Amino acid sequence: MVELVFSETYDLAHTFDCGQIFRFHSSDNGKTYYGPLSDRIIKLTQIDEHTLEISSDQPEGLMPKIHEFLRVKDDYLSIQNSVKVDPLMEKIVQQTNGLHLVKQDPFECAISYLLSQCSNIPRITQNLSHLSEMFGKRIIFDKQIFYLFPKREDLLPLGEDDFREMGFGYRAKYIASFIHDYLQFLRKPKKKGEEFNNQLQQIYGIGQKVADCIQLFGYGDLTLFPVDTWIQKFMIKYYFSGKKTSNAKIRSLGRQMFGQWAGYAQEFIFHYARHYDNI
DNA sequence: ATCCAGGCATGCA
DNA sequence: TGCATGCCTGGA
Repeated sequence: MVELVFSETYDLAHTFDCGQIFRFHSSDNGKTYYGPLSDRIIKLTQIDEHTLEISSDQPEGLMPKIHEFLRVKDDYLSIQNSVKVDPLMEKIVQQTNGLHLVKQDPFECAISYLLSQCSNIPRITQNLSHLSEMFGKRIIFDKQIFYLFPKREDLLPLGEDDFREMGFGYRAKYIASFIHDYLQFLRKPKKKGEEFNNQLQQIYGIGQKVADCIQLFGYGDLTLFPVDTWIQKFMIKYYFSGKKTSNAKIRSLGRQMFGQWAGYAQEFIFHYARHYDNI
């Protein structure tokens, strides 16, 4: 059991219910969250505005993983200040205060966002839980049953038909292909920036939006500004005078407006647009 | 009963 | 470069 104290506000519920990550759940209305972190289950409890209590079924070597996962080294207060580029963004930063990004596992993140297209959060969560329950390692923690996310090797024998039976729909072919090609993808020299983004988009089923999400949430490139329908509606309403605009132009403006912290800005806006703005 | 989701691939101008 | 269409499936 360890306490982690932040100088800024850390809001567990905002962070884990904002839709960036799908397999963390609260059983007590947002005070405590359980979920998988690579090889273990972690429990996060909100003690006060600045403090989390953290435990795990496997406490050895936990804190370095937690620091990376919760992005503790990000200077949250200056990020907030930096994305307050106008009165609207000031309001949004205030409304979403305490919402942090997390650094996800790339493999799980890629599968999550491949599944996300033309779907919704409950269904994506259901698909991922189903996959984990069938092929992930089972862990008992706090007298509850949890499942880690399956490793690539565990999923390798499966084909498109298996994933269709799990309810993945037309995304089944993307998942099957991704799992099969994953090693080859990783073997390529790791690139950065737009080059890496283009490399992600070479993968069957990954276009601009999903590539941006994987690069942002799975690889921690905070300069990305993924444009989904919520961001699209918001940006057109407030920054393009209501005029129909291509996602490429919206993405480009978002990255220009928010620079190295565009990923944070995107998540603040996404949360605000879904919960507070009538668009 | 249609209709459409937190897109993508494909085909076409 | 931009636009149209089909894709699985479950919930409104």
